[in-house]
Amino acid sequence: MKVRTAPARKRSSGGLPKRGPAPRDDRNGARRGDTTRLAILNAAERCFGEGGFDGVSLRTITEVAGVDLALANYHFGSKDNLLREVIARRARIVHDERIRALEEARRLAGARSPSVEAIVTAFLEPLLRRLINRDQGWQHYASLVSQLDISPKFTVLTGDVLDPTALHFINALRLALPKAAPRAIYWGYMFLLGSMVQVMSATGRIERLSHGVCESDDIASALRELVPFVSGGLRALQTAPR
Amino acid sequence: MKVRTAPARKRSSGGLPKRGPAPRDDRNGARRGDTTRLAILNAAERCFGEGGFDGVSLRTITEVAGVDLALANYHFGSKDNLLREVIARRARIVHDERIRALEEARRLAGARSPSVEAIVTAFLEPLLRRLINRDQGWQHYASLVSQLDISPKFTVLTGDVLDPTALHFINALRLALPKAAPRAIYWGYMFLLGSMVQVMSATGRIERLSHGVCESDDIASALRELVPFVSGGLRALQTAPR
DNA sequence: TACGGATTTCAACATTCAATGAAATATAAT
DNA sequence: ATTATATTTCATTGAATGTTGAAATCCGTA
Repeated sequence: MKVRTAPARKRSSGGLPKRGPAPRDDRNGARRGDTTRLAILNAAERCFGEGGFDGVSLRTITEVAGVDLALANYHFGSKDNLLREVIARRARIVHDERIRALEEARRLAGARSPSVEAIVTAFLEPLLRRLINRDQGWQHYASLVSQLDISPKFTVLTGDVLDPTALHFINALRLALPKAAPRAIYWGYMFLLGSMVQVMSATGRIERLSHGVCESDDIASALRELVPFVSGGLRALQTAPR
Repeated sequence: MKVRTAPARKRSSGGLPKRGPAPRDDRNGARRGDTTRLAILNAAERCFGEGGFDGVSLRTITEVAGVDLALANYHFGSKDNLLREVIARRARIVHDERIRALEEARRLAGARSPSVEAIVTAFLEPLLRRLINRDQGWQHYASLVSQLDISPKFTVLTGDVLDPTALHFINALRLALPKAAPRAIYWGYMFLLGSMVQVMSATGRIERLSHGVCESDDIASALRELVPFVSGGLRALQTAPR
């Protein structure tokens, strides 16, 4: 009589015998539990984005997803891992598209360096375009990433996601701003990140401040201000500090 | 025989009969529980700053403070209220000092408007100066405020704290940048906030990105880049968008 | 149709959580 | 010293947390 408890799942590495779906061999075969997986992923994205990682329980998430509580651990192993997969799903897409946009900007610029505006736009557009289109999944993702980006606890996680992209754009900015010190470029990139995060984490504060002149979810309008702001700010770094 | 359970504490408003220290009538009389209160306040500040509000329990906080668990609720009523008091304690100081710095900038400028740099500096310095001095309490406070600023859950709380200050500086910026549209000013202020938050939430990412060229806790260096960046960005808003 | 693995369900586990009640102690005023 | 109040301690509440067995169900395949 077999024990039947551990279907030989091989987790990411060093796997202790745990349960969970078998590893995915071919990349297009849809499986039975995939709709469940997706439902949990989407619910987690929404809940994490609204309440933060620690502010939301797996019970709430699976309830929103309309599935049994135990399925979260079956499909994702742990709450931490669920967060990782929520992030990874969209981070890949943004990263690829940013790199492609940067290459396209380089192509258009020919032999010279792309303008600061072009570089900044290549960085901002891939994500913000989704928010302009009011894609709810992306909105929750943006809110979540913003929160993780600020929390010291999650530096490792967000670093793995954001840092590879960062280096490409920092190099591009270095070429576009030859007179700026390296230190200035690094901090400038952080400021770019911070300004973007402020746009993405639609907390509704700007409505109160502006008495309705601006709206948190009018990302298109925000982007029209954000690109010149960041570009002008980066250019100012060339001359200002001794 | 009296019941002795409710020492007639009047809570902030509509008070149900709860326990807790009596209201403070005169403003200089130190009381017995004040050292406990302070210990909890400081421990909460540190823990919230490192782990986030939902990521830290009252147990951890009181343990760090070296006091009994029940004292947290005795002195602060609830975890939410503890957070509010942690914020309020330092927020008042920063607000007052920012307003004073702005008035000083106005005085120095005479009849004309202060420069954008002066306004931005008046906003940034009061808080960042404490971080430059490596004041640990302020460091934790800054990290905490940064996280709350991004979380949709805490918009009301951070709004009450930050918005009054904001309006003063938005008005000042409007005068300093007469050609900028109001919409641009409001967004510009948000970008200023975002860039500052990125400096305050020392997640250590910039070390990794720059391979040690920049350091998260070298706030003085960051400030030297931040002021020209934000000022240049704000100025760019005057001309750029149609 | 029967087998076997993948998925789902159900019921718990052991902790941990914020909050409170009531008794004990400390402190100041009388 | 006595009384009243402020503070601290201790024990416990009921609910919520992430995680895990073990059985039940589903479904493609032999």
